[in-house]
Amino acid sequence: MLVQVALPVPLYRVFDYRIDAGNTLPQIGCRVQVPFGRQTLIGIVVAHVPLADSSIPPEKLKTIKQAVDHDPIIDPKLLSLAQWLARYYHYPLGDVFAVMLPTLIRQGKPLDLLITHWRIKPNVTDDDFHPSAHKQKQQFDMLKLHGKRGASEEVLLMEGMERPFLQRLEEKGLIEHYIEEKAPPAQVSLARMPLDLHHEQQVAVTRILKAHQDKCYTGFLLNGITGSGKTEVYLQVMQPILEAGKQVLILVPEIGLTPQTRARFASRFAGNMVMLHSGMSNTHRMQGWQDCRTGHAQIIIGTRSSILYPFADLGLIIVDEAHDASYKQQDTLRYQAADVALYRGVQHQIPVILGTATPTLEHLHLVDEGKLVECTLLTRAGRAKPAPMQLIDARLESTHYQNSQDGTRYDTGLTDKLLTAIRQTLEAGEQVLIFLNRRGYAPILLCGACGWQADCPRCDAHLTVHHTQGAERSSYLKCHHCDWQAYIPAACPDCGSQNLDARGMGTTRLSDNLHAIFGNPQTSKQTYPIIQIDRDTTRRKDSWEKIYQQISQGKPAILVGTQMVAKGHHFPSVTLVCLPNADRGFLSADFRSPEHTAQLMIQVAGRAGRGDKAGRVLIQTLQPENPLLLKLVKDGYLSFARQLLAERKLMGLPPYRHAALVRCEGKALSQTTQALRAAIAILPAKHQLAVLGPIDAPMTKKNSRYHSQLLLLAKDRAHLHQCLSHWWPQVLGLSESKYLRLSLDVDPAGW
DNA sequence: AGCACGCCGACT
DNA sequence: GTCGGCGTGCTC
Repeated sequence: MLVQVALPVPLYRVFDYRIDAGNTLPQIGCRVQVPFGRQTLIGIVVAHVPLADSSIPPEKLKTIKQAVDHDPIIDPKLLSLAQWLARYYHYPLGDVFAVMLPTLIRQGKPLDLLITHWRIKPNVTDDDFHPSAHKQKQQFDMLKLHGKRGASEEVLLMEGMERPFLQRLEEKGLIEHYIEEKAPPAQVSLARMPLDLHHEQQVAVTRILKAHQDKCYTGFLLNGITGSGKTEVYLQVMQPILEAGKQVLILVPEIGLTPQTRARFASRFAGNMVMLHSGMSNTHRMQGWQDCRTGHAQIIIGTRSSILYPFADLGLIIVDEAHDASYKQQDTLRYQAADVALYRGVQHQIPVILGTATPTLEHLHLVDEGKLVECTLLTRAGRAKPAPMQLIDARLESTHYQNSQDGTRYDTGLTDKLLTAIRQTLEAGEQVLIFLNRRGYAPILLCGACGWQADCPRCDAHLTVHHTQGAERSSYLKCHHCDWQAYIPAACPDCGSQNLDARGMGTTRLSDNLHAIFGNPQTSKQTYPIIQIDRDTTRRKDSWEKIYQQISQGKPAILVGTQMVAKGHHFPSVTLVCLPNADRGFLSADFRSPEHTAQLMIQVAGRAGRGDKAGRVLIQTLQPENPLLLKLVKDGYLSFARQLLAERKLMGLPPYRHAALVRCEGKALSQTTQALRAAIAILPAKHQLAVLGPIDAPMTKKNSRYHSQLLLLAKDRAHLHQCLSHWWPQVLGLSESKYLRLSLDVDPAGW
C-alpha cells in the first residue's frame, strides 16, 4: 500500500509515498513528514492506494520519513470539505489545508503539546543543583514561577524553556510531566430565562427546530428587519440543540463586534464558549481548534475562517449578518463562508440559519429555487415601529453656509432642513447618527486655477486630504489604497497657483463643521459632543471601547461615522439617522453597487430608534428622482431587491449566471492583457461560456501594479466547473504567466 | 512555492 | 580564475 499525500505546494495533484516495511500504514487524515525534492514537508494523508494502481513509476517513489499523528486529525467530513473546496474554488488541495489548519498544526506540532504539563517534583529545592549547572538552574527557576501545577509545554517553550533541558531535568528526577485532560464539558444550562417570542419569532423557531428534530439539513434565510429580534430566535433555537449536547457555531462578520456578541450569548447560556478571530496568537488558535475538534467548545463564535474548523458534534450553524461582504475571502482560497456553511449543513445534516435584514440577491434567489426556506420577521420587538425614511432634495434646499473664523463662508454640506432636525433631536435629549462613507477630511485636493488634482503616484486614485489627530491640525495627503503619504504642496505643481482647495466631504470635515455649529459656545447656547467613528478614530486599541462607552451614556451627541456604524452595533439613544449623500453609490459602475448601497443604507437606517423611542431617517440627495432610490425609500428593501433580481435575470447576470473571474496582476498592462488573451486562446473549443475581456480591472493601477481581468459567465454551474478544471491549471502553466500573478475567483463579489 | 542546476558578467 | 545574477525545470 502507498499513501497519497496532499502537500502545501501550488500544484494540482497529490503525491504517492511508500511506507517503510514494518511501519504501520498512517491512517487517512494523519499528518506525515515526507521528503519532497530536496526539502522535507508536512502533508496530510488523503488516500491509500495499492502500489499496482499508482501512476508513478516505482523507482520514483520515496518513503515517508515519519508519521506525525497516530490518530487522524482530519475526520472524513473535514477531508471531504477540503476536497470540495479544492474542486469548487479550483485551488490545490494541499493549499486548501494550508488555509484550513492553524500554523502550529501545519508545522507539525504534536497535538498533546497543549495538554502535556510540566511541574517540579515535591520536595525538590534549589539545593539539589550543582553550583556549576547555571543553565539547568535558570530553566528550573522559570518553571518554579508557575508554582505547584506547573504549566503546559507550549507555554513553557514560548517563555524560552528548551525541551532538552526539560527532559534532562526529568531524568535527574527534579521535575515531571503529566497529562492534563480537560474534563468532558458539562451540559450547557440556561443562565437566564428566555424572552417571550412574538408570533413571527415563534414560527421561525418552530420551523428551524423541526429540522433539528428530524436530523436533516435545511438552510433558513431568517429575513428580519433591524430590531425584530433575530438574536432571540438564535438563542431559542440554540437552547435545545445545546441541551442535546451538540455544538453551535455562530459566524459573525468582524472582530469588532465579537465582544458584544459574546456578552449576549454568555448572559443566556452557561457553557464553554470559544471565540475565534484573526487577532489570536498561534497558540490560542491551536487551542481553539482543538477545543472545537474534541467537543470541549460548545458555543463557538468566530469570523469567516471558523467555518473551516473541525467539529466533534456540530448541531447548528448561524451566519449572522449573512449579507456582509467580509464572509468572502479575498486574497487566497476565495471562499464564501456563508456558502461553505450551507455545504457543511448538508454534510452534518443540521440546520443552517442565514440571518440578515438585507438578504443578498443570491440568497433570495436560493429561496426562489427552493434551496433556502425563508422565515420573515417584520415586526419589531417591543413597541417601536420601523423608522420612516424621508428624502430631502438638496437641490431645492440650499445647504447651510457657515462663517469661519477668518470671515470666509463655507458650505457645511448639510441642508437647513437637516440641521433643524438635528437640533430638535439634540434638544430633545437624544442622539443623532450621521452616516458618511468617506473617512478623512476631503476626498479631493483641487487646484482652483488649472484643475490639477492630487493623485496617488502608485494608484489610479485621488489622494485624500487628512488632518493629523490632536491639537496641531496640520494637513497631509494620503492614498486609501496603498500606504502613500505626502505633504500638501504650497502651490499647484502644474501652474504654481496657491489656490488649492479641498473638495468634497469626509468624516473629519463634517465633524469640524458640526462642531462649529453645535459644539461652539459662541454660536450655540448649548454645546454637544461630536463623535467621529471611523477606522482613523478607532484604530488604536481600546479607543473604540472608550468611544462606545461615551455613546452608551446616552447623553445627546452627534455621531459621525463611516460604514463601521452599519455593522451590528446598537446605539440605543439614537433617534435620528442622517444620510447626507449615501445615494451616490447608485451611480457607480459595478453592477452590484446598487445592491450594496441599499444594504448599507438600510443597515444604517436600522440604527434609528429602539425600544420605546421612535426613530426617523433623513436622506439628503441631489437626485431625488433616481428610480432606485425612490423604490428603496417607498417600497422597502425586499421590493427593491426583487426589482434588481428581475434586472439581473434580463441581463444574464448572477445569480442567473454563474461567474468566474480571472485576475492578472503584473508590472505592465500590456503583459497582463496579453496573458489573458493567451488564456482565452486555449479555452476548449466548445466552451459555451460568455467570455468578457480581457478588460482593465477597476483601479487598473494599484500599488504600482497593473491589473487586468477576464470574466467567464455560464448558464450551467457544472459545466463551468468542468471547463475550469481542465483549463485553469493549463493557464497557470502558460509561458505568459511566468512573471505575472494570476488568480481565479469563483463567484466573485464584484467586477 | 522552494530549491537546485546552469550558464554569463564584475571581483580578489 | 570564482561569486552570484535569476531563467528553467522538477518535486511522488
